[in-house]
Amino acid sequence: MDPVDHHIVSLVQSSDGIKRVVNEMDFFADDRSSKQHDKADDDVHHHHHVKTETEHHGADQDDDVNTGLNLLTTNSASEKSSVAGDGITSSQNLKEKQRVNQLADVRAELDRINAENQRLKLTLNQVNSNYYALQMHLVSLTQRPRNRIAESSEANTQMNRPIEEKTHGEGMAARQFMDLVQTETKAENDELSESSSEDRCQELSGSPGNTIVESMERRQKNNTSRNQREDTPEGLPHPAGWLSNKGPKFNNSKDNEQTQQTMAMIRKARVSVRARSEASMISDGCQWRKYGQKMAKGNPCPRAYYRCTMATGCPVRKQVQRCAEDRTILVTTYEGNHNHPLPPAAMAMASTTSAAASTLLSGSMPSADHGIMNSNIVPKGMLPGSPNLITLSASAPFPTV
DNA sequence: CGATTTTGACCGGCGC
DNA sequence: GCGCCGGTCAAAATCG
Ligand SMILES: [Zn+2]
Repeated sequence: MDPVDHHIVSLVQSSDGIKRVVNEMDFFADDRSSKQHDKADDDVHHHHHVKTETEHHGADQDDDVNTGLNLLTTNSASEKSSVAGDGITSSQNLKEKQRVNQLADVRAELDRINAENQRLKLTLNQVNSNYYALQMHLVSLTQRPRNRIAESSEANTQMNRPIEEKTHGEGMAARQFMDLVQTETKAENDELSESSSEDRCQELSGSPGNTIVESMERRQKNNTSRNQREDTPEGLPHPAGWLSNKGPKFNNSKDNEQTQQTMAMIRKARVSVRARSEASMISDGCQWRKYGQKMAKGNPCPRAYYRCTMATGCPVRKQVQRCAEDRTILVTTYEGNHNHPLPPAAMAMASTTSAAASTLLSGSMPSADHGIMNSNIVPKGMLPGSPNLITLSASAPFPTV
C-alpha cells in the first residue's frame, strides 16, 4: 500500500531529472537582480506587472497596504509643516528625512516581499505541474509491467481483466491521446457531456476493445476567468508538502505562463472514465458518499453525484451515469484532486486520471521529457471486479492552448 | 448509533 | 424577471 506512494515521493525528491527541471525554471531572474538593488521603483514596476497576473486577492491587499502607507506620509508631512512654524527647521527636516527614508525602506521591503511571495507562488505552480507530469510518468511506468504480467498470466478470469488489444496499442494510445485531444478540442463540441452521449456511445461501441481517448471540453464563460481564481485550492494534495524544503530558482518565463495555465487546468480538470460494467458503480479504491441524483434530460438514466469521504474536506467529486442506450457502459466523471494520500489501488486510477488530464490539457509538459511520456497512459489493471476500462477523457473549462 | 442513501428543496447561471 | 437546468444541500429514511 504505502510503498507505492512512498515510491513516488522519493522518486520525486531524489530524481536528478526533476532537480534539473526545477533549476531550469527561473523566471524571475530579472526580479532578483533588481531586488538586490532594493530600488523601490523597480520593485514597484515589477509589482505592478505581477499584479495583473496575480489573483484578485493579492492585488487588493497590495492596494490596501499602499494606501495605508500613503496616509502615514501625509500625516507626517502635515505634522512637519505645523511644527516647522516654531523655528527649529533643520533638525525637524532631518528627522523627517529619516522618517521618509525609513518609510521608503519599509515600503521597498514590503514590495520585495510581495515579489518574493509571487515568485514562490509561481514556483509552487511549476512544481505542482511537474509533480503531476512526473506522477503520470510514474504511473505509466508502474502500470506497464503490471499489464505485461497480467497478459502473460492469462489465468485471471475476472480479476484485473486486462484490456485485450493492448499489445500494439501502447505507443498508439498516447499518440491517439494527443491527436484526439487536438482535433476534438479544436472542433467545437459544445456540450458533449449530455447531448452527445449517444454519439460517444456509438463511437465507443464502434471500436469495442480499443482504447479511445476523448477530450471533452466544456467552455465556461470567457478565457479571462483563468488567470485569477486562485482561491485556496483545497484540492492540492501532498505536493505542497515536499515542496517546502527547497527553494529552487526558476527560469524560462515562457514556461511560466504555460505552467500557470496548466495548473489552472489541473485544478479544474475533469476526467471521465467510461467503463463497461453491470455494477452500478465501479470500485476505484476511494470511499464515496452519494449526495445527489438527477435525471439527465436527454436520457432516462439518472446521474448520481458522489463525493469523496476518505478525508474530511476532500473536494473530489464524481458523477456516475449510464449511457443512454447501451446500459452496459458506465461513465464516471472525476473532478478535482484528492486532499489526502490515496490507497495504491486508487492511485493507479486517480493519479492516472489527474496526471493524464494535466498532460492532455497542457498539450505538452513544460520542460519535461516528452519522449518518456509516450508510454501507455490508460490504466489497465484495476481493482478486482472492475470492468474493462474503455475510455478516458479530460475536459478543460476553456479552450486549451 | 454513526454512516450512508434517498429525495425533494434550493440555488446560481444562462437564455429568453 | 422568469423558467429551465445542472448541481448541491439537508432532512428523513435506511443500513450495518
Ligand atoms: Zn479524496
